[in-house]
Amino acid sequence: MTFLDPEKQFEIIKKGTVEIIPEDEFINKLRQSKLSNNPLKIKLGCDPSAPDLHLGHSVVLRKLRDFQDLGHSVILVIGDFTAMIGDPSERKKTRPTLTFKETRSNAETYVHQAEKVLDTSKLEIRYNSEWLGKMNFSDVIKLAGKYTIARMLERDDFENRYKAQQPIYIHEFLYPLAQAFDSVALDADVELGGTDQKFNLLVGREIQLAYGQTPQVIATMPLLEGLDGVMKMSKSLGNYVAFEDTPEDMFGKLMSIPDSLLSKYFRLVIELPVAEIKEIERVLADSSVNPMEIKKRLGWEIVNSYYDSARADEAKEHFEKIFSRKELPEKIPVIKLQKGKSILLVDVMHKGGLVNSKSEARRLISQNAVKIDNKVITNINHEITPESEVVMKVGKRRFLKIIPI
RNA sequence: GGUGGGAUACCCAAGCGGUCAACGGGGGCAGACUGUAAAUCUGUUGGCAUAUGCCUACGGUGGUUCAAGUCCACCUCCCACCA
Repeated sequence: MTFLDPEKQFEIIKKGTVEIIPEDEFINKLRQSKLSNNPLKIKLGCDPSAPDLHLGHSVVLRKLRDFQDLGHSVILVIGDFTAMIGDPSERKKTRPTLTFKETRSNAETYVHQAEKVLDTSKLEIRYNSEWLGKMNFSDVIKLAGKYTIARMLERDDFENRYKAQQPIYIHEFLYPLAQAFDSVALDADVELGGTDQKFNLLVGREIQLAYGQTPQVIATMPLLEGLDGVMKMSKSLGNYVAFEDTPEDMFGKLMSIPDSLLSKYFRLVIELPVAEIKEIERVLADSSVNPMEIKKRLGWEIVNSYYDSARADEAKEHFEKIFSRKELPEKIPVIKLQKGKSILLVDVMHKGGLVNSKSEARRLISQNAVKIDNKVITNINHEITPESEVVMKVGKRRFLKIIPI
């Protein structure tokens, strides 16, 4: 493998990052790597408890892909050890601790999904139980002796929780140290993460130094706001676009992002030449152009990159059909009812899975949200007598086809 | 270890014995307007429903009372200050 000029590599990596700390050390590492013809070890930690990857993850994964394309070794560290302990920070949700088996299968799912962005043939996967699981208590004490409480409390999460009078458990202080120790175990040259990881990544530097290693360089990527446009994209907030979403969902979800986020999405989640992004931003600034067209372009590009152009075309067509022309989708869930037998509408909605309770169904009816064959139903005691196929629509995107049998 | 404060629906939060399925805000959902954008306005946000009706819910368990989120006891957990 011959490496590109260090300066060229630096430029490629730097693009899209928020920070590279410290930049001069990074250039030095790149130079040495080229001189000795040894790839750098690039580390990314990931949590095996939530294997549903989404566009938020893709920002960091894409950067990892850049490293791969430049010939460096990318190591994915699956945090199976920490996951087995179970993060108590959201104890209300009684997060179940994962078994060994679960962490492996979650990791597989993770890698399988990451394949859409990374070159998995060149990916090294390590589990941190491999080294963390072997540490004994004196090893842990030694590790804990390398960092102070005051520095730990500098971390935003902790500071906020402390101020908000939320509990912080001692072992949560050990989390950053455990992650830092991963870097020691791997002798990582670079660690990547979102900006929310900055603290942890920096701890890695100090701990490596304390264990006699050359500190890693850290690179942080911007956090991608979710569909609501404000909060970070995350599974728990439900504002995400998953790699595994159907093309239709992907497209639809992307159409619902606020305009203000368009430019960021173009920059972070698809690979377009800089010039093209600039052009898009110029058009966006022009108030005479409807941003919807640009948003459709975004949706198309993303579906194209996770599926293919045919699926992207279909997704776009699907969207225009249902929401622009307000037609019916091709695939509608079906409920079969006995022909000629009357049944309360609320019962049908409930049985058909459109609502969680009949009360919710009544609420929706009284809010004019329910249509049968495009006619609004206003009576909560409305009865249906199935004679021929009809289509029920609840709100904008819930459909149910009633078939008499 | 001591003293004091606290635990309420998805989140924050009011509640001071009956009028509490619980004020208000956020979020969600729906309607109007739209570009399934944003902003705005309106409604709604425990379940069952032939019901001025019943059931479930205010950290847990008991108790006082005709009546308890509200009072008492004990328990569990959290926070602050002092050690």
